[in-house]
Amino acid sequence: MGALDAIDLAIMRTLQENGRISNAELAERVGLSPSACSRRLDMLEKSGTISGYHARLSNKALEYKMMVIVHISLSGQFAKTLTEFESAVRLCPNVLVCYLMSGEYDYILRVAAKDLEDYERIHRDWLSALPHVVKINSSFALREIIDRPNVGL
Amino acid sequence: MGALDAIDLAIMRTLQENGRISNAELAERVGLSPSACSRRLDMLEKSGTISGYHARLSNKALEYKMMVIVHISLSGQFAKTLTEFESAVRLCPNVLVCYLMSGEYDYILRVAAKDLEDYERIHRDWLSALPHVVKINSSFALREIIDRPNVGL
DNA sequence: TTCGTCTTCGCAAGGACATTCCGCAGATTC
DNA sequence: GAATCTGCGGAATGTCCTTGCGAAGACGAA
Repeated sequence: MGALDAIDLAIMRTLQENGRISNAELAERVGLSPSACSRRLDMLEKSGTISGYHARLSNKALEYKMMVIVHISLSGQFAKTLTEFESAVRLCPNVLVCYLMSGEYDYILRVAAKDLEDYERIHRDWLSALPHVVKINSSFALREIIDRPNVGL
Repeated sequence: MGALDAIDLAIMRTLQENGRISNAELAERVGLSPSACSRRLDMLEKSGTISGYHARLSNKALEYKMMVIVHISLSGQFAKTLTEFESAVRLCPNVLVCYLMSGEYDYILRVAAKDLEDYERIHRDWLSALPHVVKINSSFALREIIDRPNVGL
């Protein structure tokens, strides 16, 4: 797989910002003919450098107005404990992000809820039911300052 | 703005998974003629229900392998203090997410870095330079379990 | 019921677009 | 210098997107 040159990066940057423009417009923006642009895009997709395209839905429109950051501690760091916890957390549709962390807590989660009542349900039915959990700490987001899908190139 | 019916949700779900399929294929998947589908999609975009489309770039290809969760405390919660901090943090391209939080810390950030050296640079040049900060706590993600853009519909 | 209105559908047309083939030009190798 | 390789632009063809138009169903008022 060849290295990415400046035009490849321009294509990636453009599609990261506006993932549904036509190939013709993309070609014009990066200074290439449509045919050449189409070939490069095809290469970027097939090589996995661009792994997909996703519509960003307004959480407001979906009525997910509440974002909760959840810190979780487990009863141990054994491989089996971690695996069982991770398999369970993957099933909860409201968990947008989950990372195994260094530091005070074992996992950090980002959970979307419609309102406080909805979060109470998620906490009761999903989070409390996760295996090996010994401590759950929920912090509520008061305001969103930034929410980017990728690093600004 | 009218309510979203089942077909609107199907359009949103489909484009969330595959944001660059043609309108013709989208129409077929949701069981509509291309023209009707195009009109509905236009409405969803103009109303802000679909707020954009983004290519998902392989972090491996971009070499952003490190994800850091940063907790930040400010010297006060005055409106001016918050505004100045937020204006500054918006300028840092490595900050993917920033929320004003309830609880122990004032802000929580998700920062992408290429490696530890890169994070050291970000910490020195950006995070430490943010105004009114009195405490920065960095936690490193050891492994990504979940990273969804939206709630699973 | 019957009429008018509103919404949203499908169909058709023409203009734009995506993709593929082909030839060319510059770089690299032998 | 010839062969090879790579990546470009132009042309062609089949497909797609968009807009205008008429029709069908839902709904309320006379």
